[in-house]
Amino acid sequence: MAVLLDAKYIRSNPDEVRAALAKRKKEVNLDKFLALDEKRRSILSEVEQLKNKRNVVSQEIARLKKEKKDAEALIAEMQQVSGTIKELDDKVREVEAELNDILLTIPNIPHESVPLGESDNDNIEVRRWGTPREFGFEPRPHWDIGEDLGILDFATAAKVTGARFTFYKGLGARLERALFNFMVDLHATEHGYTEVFPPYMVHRHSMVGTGQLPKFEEDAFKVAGTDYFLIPTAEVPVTNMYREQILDSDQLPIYHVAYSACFRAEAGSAGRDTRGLIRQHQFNKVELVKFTRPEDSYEELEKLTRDAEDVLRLLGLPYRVSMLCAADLGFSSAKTYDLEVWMPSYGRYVEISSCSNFEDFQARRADIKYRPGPNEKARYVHTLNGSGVAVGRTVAAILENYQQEDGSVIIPERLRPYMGDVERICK
RNA sequence: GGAGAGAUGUCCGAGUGGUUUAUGGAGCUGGUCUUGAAAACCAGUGACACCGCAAGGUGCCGGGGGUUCGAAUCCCUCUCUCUCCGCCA
Repeated sequence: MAVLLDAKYIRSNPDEVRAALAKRKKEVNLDKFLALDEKRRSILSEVEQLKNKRNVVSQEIARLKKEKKDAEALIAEMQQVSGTIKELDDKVREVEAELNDILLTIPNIPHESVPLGESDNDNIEVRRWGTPREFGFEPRPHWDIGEDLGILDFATAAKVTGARFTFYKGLGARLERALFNFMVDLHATEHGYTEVFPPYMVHRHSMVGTGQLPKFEEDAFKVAGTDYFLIPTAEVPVTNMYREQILDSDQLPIYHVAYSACFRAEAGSAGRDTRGLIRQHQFNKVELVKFTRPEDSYEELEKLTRDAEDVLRLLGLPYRVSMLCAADLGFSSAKTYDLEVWMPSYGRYVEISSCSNFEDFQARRADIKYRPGPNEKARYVHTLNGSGVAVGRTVAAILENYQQEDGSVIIPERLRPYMGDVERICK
């Protein structure tokens, strides 16, 4: 593979890149990069001259041989040249590998509309929908509600597997299944997304393509004895569907919706959200993925975010949308809106979806292009994705927001057709 | 898991060591014809990446390595696809 990322851009706009990365509060050794880049080009031009010579003289040798003339002197000389070429080629390879290592650790450049900031405290609330309900009693956390109703069983999952796993039982399992069916149907039939059902394991290249590797290997589950990783999100297989492809302009935009289980090691999250459904090693998610022309991608991000919000609106769950500041932005993203649902037991909004425009960052790494018009040069597409939405957290939000004083939970109306018309989960 | 066959540019498909600087189609662009379109015919174009201000140069025939003065072509290796056998939800 070894697709060189946009070395040219960094070379010609080093200050701009430096400034953009500073926004993220990330250290990147650009000077080393620029020096290596310089070195690469100088060796390259040297070796290319030698190769030119080799090509020319080889023709000459062929001609001499045809005429039955002596070519021994030229052949001897070319043996030397070939040796040198081999050495220089090795050196170029070495330098390129180093360059690539650096490039793969450089995060995306934040979009100009993204605010500066130091932490998630500096994210900007864009809008809110719905009003958190007034409870006439002390609202309980979803894990208590779920366990009391016999629909969530954390203890048994801990016995069978370990911490951060859950058994859903009875109407709990039904609720989970109803939710992802509802979400996929909504996006596929009302928002124009084509449904896909992806593999749950991908190889290393795909993880590099969407930016999970090489920087975040400890966050992923690796399948022993293989080079496969359990997907942390359907974004990985779905975005990589079009890797190393040149799409026709009229294929764009491409919209996909995918339900999948997601697997995350949650390294570094020890002690955070240890109870309940909020942070699990395995959870279900419905993911929206778009491939668009560069000039359309920001408009498409707004639409994608609205599509995700629709899920929460139709379920009657109060939420807010916030724009992440540069310091809180994910590695691959140029701009991200988080959807946060109201969680009564937390007394605050909790992330339930993250909608991002990656611009051409993933497209470069995965080599996804399109041809703007006949005989035009292929360009990188822009990729976007967002959760539409995280299913486990939606279950948590429904249990908490729709809980009743007697411990039962009312099912949102829109969901009832998927629940066999069950209106309420009782003991 | 075993045996065999394959992988060539946007697509289809030739090419088994030296004028292949990769045949030929399709496609695309322009034209002729037509009220317009299609079809047909004529001409043009001919993938992609890198270096270079440019002229130009280099690389690339699934990935990686090797042999050779010279590799799409020979050798090794990996991946994937197809056919048959075995196993299997």
